[in-house]
Parts: sequence; structure tokens; C-alpha cells
Amino acid sequence: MLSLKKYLTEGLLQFTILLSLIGVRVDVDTYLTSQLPPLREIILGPSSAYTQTQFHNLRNTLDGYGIHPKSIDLDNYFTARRLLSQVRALDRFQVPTTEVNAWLVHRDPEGSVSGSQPSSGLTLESSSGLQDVTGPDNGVRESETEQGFSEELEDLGAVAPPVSGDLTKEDIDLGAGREIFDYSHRQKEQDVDKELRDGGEQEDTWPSESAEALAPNLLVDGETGESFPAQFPADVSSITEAVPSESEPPALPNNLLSPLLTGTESPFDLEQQWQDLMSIMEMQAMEVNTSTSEIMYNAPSGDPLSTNYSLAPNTPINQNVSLHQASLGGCSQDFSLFSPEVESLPVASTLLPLTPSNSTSLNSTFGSTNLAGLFFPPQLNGTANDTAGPELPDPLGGLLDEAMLDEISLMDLAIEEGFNAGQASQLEEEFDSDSGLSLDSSHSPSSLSSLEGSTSSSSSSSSASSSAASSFSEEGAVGYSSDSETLDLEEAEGAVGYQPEYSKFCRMSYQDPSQLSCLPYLEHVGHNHTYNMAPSALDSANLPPTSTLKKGSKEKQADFLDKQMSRDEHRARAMKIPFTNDKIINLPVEEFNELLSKYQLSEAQLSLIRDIRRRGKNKMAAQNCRKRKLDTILNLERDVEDLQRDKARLLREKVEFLRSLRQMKQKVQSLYQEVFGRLRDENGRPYSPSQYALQYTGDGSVLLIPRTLADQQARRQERKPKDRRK
DNA sequence: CAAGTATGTCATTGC
DNA sequence: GGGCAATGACATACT
Repeated sequence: MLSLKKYLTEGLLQFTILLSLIGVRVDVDTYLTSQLPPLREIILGPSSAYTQTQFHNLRNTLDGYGIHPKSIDLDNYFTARRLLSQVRALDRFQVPTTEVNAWLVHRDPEGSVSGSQPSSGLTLESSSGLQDVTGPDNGVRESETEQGFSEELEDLGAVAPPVSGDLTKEDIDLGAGREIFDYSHRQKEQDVDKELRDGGEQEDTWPSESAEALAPNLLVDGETGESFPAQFPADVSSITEAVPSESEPPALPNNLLSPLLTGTESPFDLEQQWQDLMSIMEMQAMEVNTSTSEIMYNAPSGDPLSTNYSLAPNTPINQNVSLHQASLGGCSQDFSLFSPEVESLPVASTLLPLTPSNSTSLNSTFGSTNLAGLFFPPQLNGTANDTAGPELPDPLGGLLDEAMLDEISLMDLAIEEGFNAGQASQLEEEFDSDSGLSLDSSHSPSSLSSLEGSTSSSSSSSSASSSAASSFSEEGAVGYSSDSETLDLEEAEGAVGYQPEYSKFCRMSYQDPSQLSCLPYLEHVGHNHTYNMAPSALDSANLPPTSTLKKGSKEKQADFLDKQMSRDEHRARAMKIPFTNDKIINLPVEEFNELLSKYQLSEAQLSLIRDIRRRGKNKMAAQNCRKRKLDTILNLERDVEDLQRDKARLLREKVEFLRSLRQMKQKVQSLYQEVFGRLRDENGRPYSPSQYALQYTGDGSVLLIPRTLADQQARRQERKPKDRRK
């Protein structure tokens, strides 16, 4: 019955409306898809490389490479154990995870990143003394980790029941509704109607209430006055770390964010959002930078060298790696450090610079991963060694830079998606309200008015039985509850054996006679847009049943009914049509023809009867059509709300991801510093960070290699993704 | 009185 | 080809 055209039209309409209402494309899936793998790798898989590092066996290895055995004493041993346990703890780092598995994934067709094994340097061999965290253990860990995520997410309120499938369900509902108005659906609508009417004032106050509800979660930007989620600053801080704000704050946004920003059109004021974001970032830049530098270098906070150094590495990398490149799915070995498992997840990112997607590249990639190179990008090495002096430089600076760059790109995505503080908080509020899927969750005035409109159109009566009447009319999908003359008409028609109001109320009455049982509730429905019966019927209707009434009231009623009669009813009366308009309209064709044949009707009468029938049917069709339209709009509204809720939830999760990632990086960095700082050469002197660096290998061992070698490897690996990209 | 809304009606289309 | 449902467009009444 439904034509293809209609489906297409409605589908396109819905799609268009959805897009326009949402305003911006929700790329969170893409983001998550690309974002998740590294995290998972960090958490689940390759991170074992860290834990497998067997520092407690340093003595043996160091012996062979010229480090004096005496330099590794028991203290070092236990320290290494402690560090090792800390590193292992990274595996259980709590990173929110949800139904990300459901998101569309992309596989990066690009090959693996291969590299050469370090040929020299100190090897910190692994031994059986370390726990094996590979193999089955990973699975256990994964489940544990995910459980931890879930718990944390629940604590954060970031876990929402999947709402996927709603759209599909709605589509089905819509489809069915076009042919037969589902009774339960109507009942629901009508219940909602009732609620809305009962608590109409609530709806009006909703916005303010929601605003109040939002208040606790909001922070107000001191500069812009805009409010943003309380957790947002934490997120921004991670970004702030990545931004070399002290060196060239404006350059980064321009260079990094503009490519994507300009590439997408958003109804939101991106510029304003960016300004807000930058203000937030700048507010936090100072404290984060100083604290981070302190942690990273164990240097006095006042040490300008170390502080500057912590910032300096960011600049060249950020400039070299633009988001534009990242969006091309280019590889960066930096993340391969964390994510040898990336190839096991069909999620090669198109947005993040991490993708050793070839499954064979795991060992080679990871084995060749030059930790020092990661931590000391070439640009950094050159400058840092010169400027930072003998003091421990930032071996993790590069890693952090890259990762932070990702954060920037993610935030850029957030901005691109129209994510601003106000919106996020709003969405957050929506997300908190867990009842979005039900119809009554449509707080929007429009939906309210729509519901009211739908109700009033079908039953404008204010009597006590209005709900029942409305429900009935809704159910009948005709939209017209009949008038006050129902009883009279029934009795009048009863003489003829026809009950027009029944068929009028229950348009499908002749299809489903059982629905007639609901008719008595309609006695007091008090308006009349229906086609009245023939004059004779009307006359008779007004007399006998109301004989107990005063004559004046009867006349008044007659006048009232007269006024309530439709034009066609008047015409029918004028033309002395011998049966009711309801019969004319609602009778099946056969019965209708039969009825006509029973009377000797003039051509004018026949014409009028046909017109009445046509108009009457069309009137009901129009009402049905409008009701359908209304339902469609309501469903779309609900879909939009659902999508917005999903978006808010995903953005929240993104914030959590970033926060966890930042913490993890800081921890790795500090551990690296601690480990490196405790290494001693044969003379018992510490190694210079400017000359040596630690490098993890695929087998879990850690090498202490000269920095020059590390730089070479880093450069080599850096070139490969670029070449492949071309 | 203008604007918005609700409803009826007509014309058209497709089943 | 008639009957009919659906629907866009317009008219009208009402708020």
C-alpha cells in the first residue's frame, strides 16, 4: 500500500531533518573507532612490553655491556621491582570503554612499519623472573580491565544503555502506522497526552529546571562567562599540555586545527568555541606545564631550562604533524609503541596517526620501535641536547607530544562536532536523564504543542471523559470525536437500525466491531465536526429522548446542533437526503450502492451524496494524514533526542579517554625517568640522557642505546609512513 | 488586524 | 477503470 516514493520521500525527509536538527555530523564513531585501538593496546596487549622488561635482571645484562656490577645493588633491584609493578599497573589503567565495539571500523590498508633491531647498546635481558603478561593473561586482563572501565563509567555516569536500534524500531513503527494505527501506540500517545495536560505547567518550566539541574556540573569560564562541564577542564588540561602555549600558542591552533575546521561546516559558532577553548586552555596551561615539568625532570620548578625543555619538544612535532596528515591515516610509530595489536583490531584510524595495520608488523614494528626516538624526536634531540645540558632531558617528551597531539586532534574533532561547553553540559544533562526514549521525555515545547494539537484536534472536549474520548478518537485515527448529540442520534438511528456515531467514532468499526464497546465513553464529547444525519433523523433525535427536558433547552440544543452541522450536512438536509451523512461516508461500497438503490433520488441528490461521501472520506484521510505527519515529527524529535544523548555520552567518554591517556603518559614518563636515572655505567655514574636512551624491543627487553642510534631509527621509522602516504 | 493554528476541501497520484 | 487512501495545496474559521 505504501509506495516506494513515499518511503523515499519520508526517508529523505527524516534524514534531512535529522541532519539539520543535529546540526553537525556526529563523527564520534569515527573518532572512537580510531581512538580506541591504541588505548586498548596500551591496556591489553603490547603494554606487556613494558611489564616484560626485566629490570631485576639488570645486573646480568649490564655486566656484559660494561656497566659495573657494583652499580646495581640491592636497592636498585628492589626499586626496579617496584617500578615494574607500577608499569604493570598501567595495564589496568582505567580507561572508559563502552559499546565501542559496535562502531563502524575502518581498516587501514597500509602496510606495517618495519624497522631494524638495534645493533648495539646495553641490553637489559629479560628473564623468567618477570611475570608473563602475554597470552591468556591478556584475555583475563582485558575482562578485568573492561570491568573496571564499566565500573568507573558507572561511577562517572557515563554508561548509558545502548539506544541503538531505536531508529530501526521507529522506522518499523512508522511503516506500520501508515496502514493501521497501532492501538497501543495511540494509547501511549494519549497517555502522554494526559500527562502533558495534567502537568502542563511542568513542561513550561522545563528549560529553567534543566538549567538548574545543570548548574552543579558546570563551571563558568571567567573570561567568556560561558559555562562548561566540570570535567571539561580536566580534559582541556590534557590538551593544554600538548599545546606549546608558552612558545607559540596561536600557531598551534592555526596550523593544526584549521585544516579540519575549514573543511567542515558547522552551525555552531566554531570561532567562538575555539576562543572559549583557548581561554580555558590558557587558564590551565601554566599550572599544568609547571607541574608536569616538575614531575618529568625532577627539577626545581624554578629551573627555566627544564621547564622550557618540557615545552620545547612539543613545538617541532606539532608543527610537523598536522591533523591534515593525521586524517589521512598516516602511520606514526609512536603509537605503535603502545599498539602492536592494532592490526588485530580492524580499526586502523583515519584520523589518528597510528596504524601499523599489517598483522605481520607486530614484532617488526614493535621491535624496531625506538623508544628513545619516540621520546626524543629528531628535532628535539638536536636542540634538547644542546640546551638542556647534562640534566636529565625529557625522554618521554616526544611520546607525550605525539600522544598529546592526538589529544589535540581529538579535541579538534570535538570542536568540529560542535562540541562546546554549553552544548556538552546540556547534552550531559540530557544524558543524565535516563528516560529519553519514552515519548514523555520529549520536553521540548514543540513536542508538547504537537501532542496537544493532536489531542485537541481529535477531542476538544473538556469533560471528565475527555481522556477516554481522546483516546478513542486517537485510536480510531479519525480524529473526530462526535458531538453531544451522540445519545440522541443513537436513539434516533436506533429506530432505523443504524448507529452512525459508532461508525463515526470508530472509523474501523465495520472492520472491527469489537471496538464498539468503547463508544459509551463518548457520550459527552462536546463538539461536532462530523457529518450529521439527515434532517429527519435530526428532528427525531431531538424530540423523544429529550422529552423530559424543557422545550427551551431542546430548542437551544437544536440550534446548537444546527450550528454544529457541517456544510455537507446542511446541504444534505436541504436536498432532503433520506439517510445520514455518516452512512453516506462510512458505508462500504456495496452497502452504499444498495442504499442508494433503495431510494428514488434525483440526479442532484445523487451528486450531492457522492460529493458528501468523497469529502467525508477525504476529510478522514486528511485527518489521518495529519496525524501521521505529526507522529513522524514526534518520532523524529525523539530520534534527535536520542542521537543527542548518544553524542553527549560519547563526548563524555572521550573526555574520560583523554584524561586517562594523559595520566598514563605522565606515569610512563615518570617511570622512564626513574628507571633511566638509576642506571649506572661501569664507573657508577649515571648515564646522560642526552647521550643514551632506553628502547623497548619486541621481546620485552629494554635496551640502553646511544642516542644517535636512537635518532637514526626514529628518523627511519618516521620516513616510512610518510612515504607510504604518498 | 496580522499571524498562527486547526480543519475542511480539492486535485492529484498511485495502488 | 472505478474506488480509495494518501497527500500537497489552498481556503476558511478561529484564536
